[in-house]
Amino acid sequence: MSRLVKRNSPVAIAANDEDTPLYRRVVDVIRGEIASGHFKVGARLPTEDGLCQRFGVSRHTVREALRALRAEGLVESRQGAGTTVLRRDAASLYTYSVASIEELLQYATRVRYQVSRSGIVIADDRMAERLGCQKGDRWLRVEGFRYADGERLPVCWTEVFIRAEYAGIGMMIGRRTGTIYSWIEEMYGVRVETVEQQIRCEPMPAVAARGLKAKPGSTAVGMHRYYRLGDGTLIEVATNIHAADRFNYTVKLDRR
Amino acid sequence: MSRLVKRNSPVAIAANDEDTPLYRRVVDVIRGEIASGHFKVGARLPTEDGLCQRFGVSRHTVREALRALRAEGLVESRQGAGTTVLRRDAASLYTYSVASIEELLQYATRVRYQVSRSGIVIADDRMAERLGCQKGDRWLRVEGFRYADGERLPVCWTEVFIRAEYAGIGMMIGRRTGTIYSWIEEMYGVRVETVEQQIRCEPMPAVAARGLKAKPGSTAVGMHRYYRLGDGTLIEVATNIHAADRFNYTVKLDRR
DNA sequence: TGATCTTGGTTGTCCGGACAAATATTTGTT
DNA sequence: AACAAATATTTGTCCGGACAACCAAGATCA
Repeated sequence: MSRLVKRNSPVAIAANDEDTPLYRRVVDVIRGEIASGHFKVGARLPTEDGLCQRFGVSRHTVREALRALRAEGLVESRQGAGTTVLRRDAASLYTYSVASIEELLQYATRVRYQVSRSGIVIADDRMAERLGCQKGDRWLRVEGFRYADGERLPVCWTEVFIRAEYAGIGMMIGRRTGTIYSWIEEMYGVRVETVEQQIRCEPMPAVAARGLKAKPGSTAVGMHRYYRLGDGTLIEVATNIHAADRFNYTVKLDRR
Repeated sequence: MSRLVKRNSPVAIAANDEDTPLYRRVVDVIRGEIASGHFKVGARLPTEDGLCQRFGVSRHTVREALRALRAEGLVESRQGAGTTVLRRDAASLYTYSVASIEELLQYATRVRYQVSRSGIVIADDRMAERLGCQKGDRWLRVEGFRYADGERLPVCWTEVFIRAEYAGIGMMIGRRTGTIYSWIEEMYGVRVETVEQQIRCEPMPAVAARGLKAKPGSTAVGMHRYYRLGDGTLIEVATNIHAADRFNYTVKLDRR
């Protein structure tokens, strides 16, 4: 039996035991076949039982593999109906995805913030206008790049302003994963009530251009977020500048 | 034996069979105990074996529950070392919500759609790949520009594909206000279950460039939306191309 | 004391099986 | 041909067991 199974498999699983777990290898094979077009977008994957026979593994292993593929947003399973291919390529780490909690968490945990400069600044006219604050207000300014796990190029250049009252979280940046505003909430016992997010195109700033390997002044994508407390006071403003060719923002909406 | 187990459990699992799966109920109990401070942040959760005995379930069920808690970012497991509590509640991380789909997808109510071309097309290879459908499937394709109220320049160039079964709404486009997907829902009695939206940069297509007063091939912003029914079938794909210098996407998130 | 080794405990991987729940398909009926 | 019922298919849940990989802490040795 096992002989037949091996023979039928279009792509046999690497028998030479690497250290990678079985289900991982199954993931890699299926992912490759989706990418190559062997399993087309919209088409149905073989059933779990079919995959078991093909790879000669237990159903648990196949399900573990499918779970991983689902978490990547590549496929979707529905009880009774099977598993269908959603995308051809996994969203790379350059994509900012809100498609699912898992993907969002993946982004939040696998992206690191590397600070290149930080310090207290005092708002001048231009900045007061931009942040909607009084001239003379003091803010902690943190500048740096965000790096995805294995990637060579940074995901984006980042400039964050944090109202000086909450500057105590400054030392956490770059050392912990997670979001800045949640640290502020934790440390100071406040609650961010609204977040406003803007996405628009703007010229690539010189400071960002070097690291992002982009031409200064070329069109870049800016993502701006404004964090406010319940009384409307702005406590954090974050600006992310992305290289235009590596920007991808995905939102998936489930109506229920 | 089972009697002892039940007795030892600080919070017994609801025996009155709800429809919720076992592992879900385990998740709810543990999440509640983390939130209440019974398991403090930084402390170690009981071992999987311990949880098995306490809840009287198999290790598989416990692991499924822990996996869910990990996905929520509440706990973290390390092989050989156990599971520790990371946060007191995940609420602070991800529970921001948009007011409505309309806002998230930025449907402006006062925007006029001026159709410049429309007709049934048959999917070739490239299109089947893009829409994730069978080669030969028939779609209604509508192309045109969107104009804001009094503005001279169009907001964006738009290309919409609608599965031919629902092409009956074709004549409404440009004549009525509202959204295409809601017309389909109304007219055919179906329900759009998921909407996926992608924003990325791409070269300005020649057809769009003229009307948008932009250079062909210059970087433009593409907004792609995929509308799916509950069973996963794609029924509408909309592409909006914006001139980079006039694009602005704003979302306001409120905490519930 | 300090470093290495051993040992026990804990999570990760993998197998087998069984039934439930949801969906798809076929069959039967009108 | 159209609708309803029965059947088959497929994923979800849950159980049992076994071993591997990893970690922490105690034991041993220099």
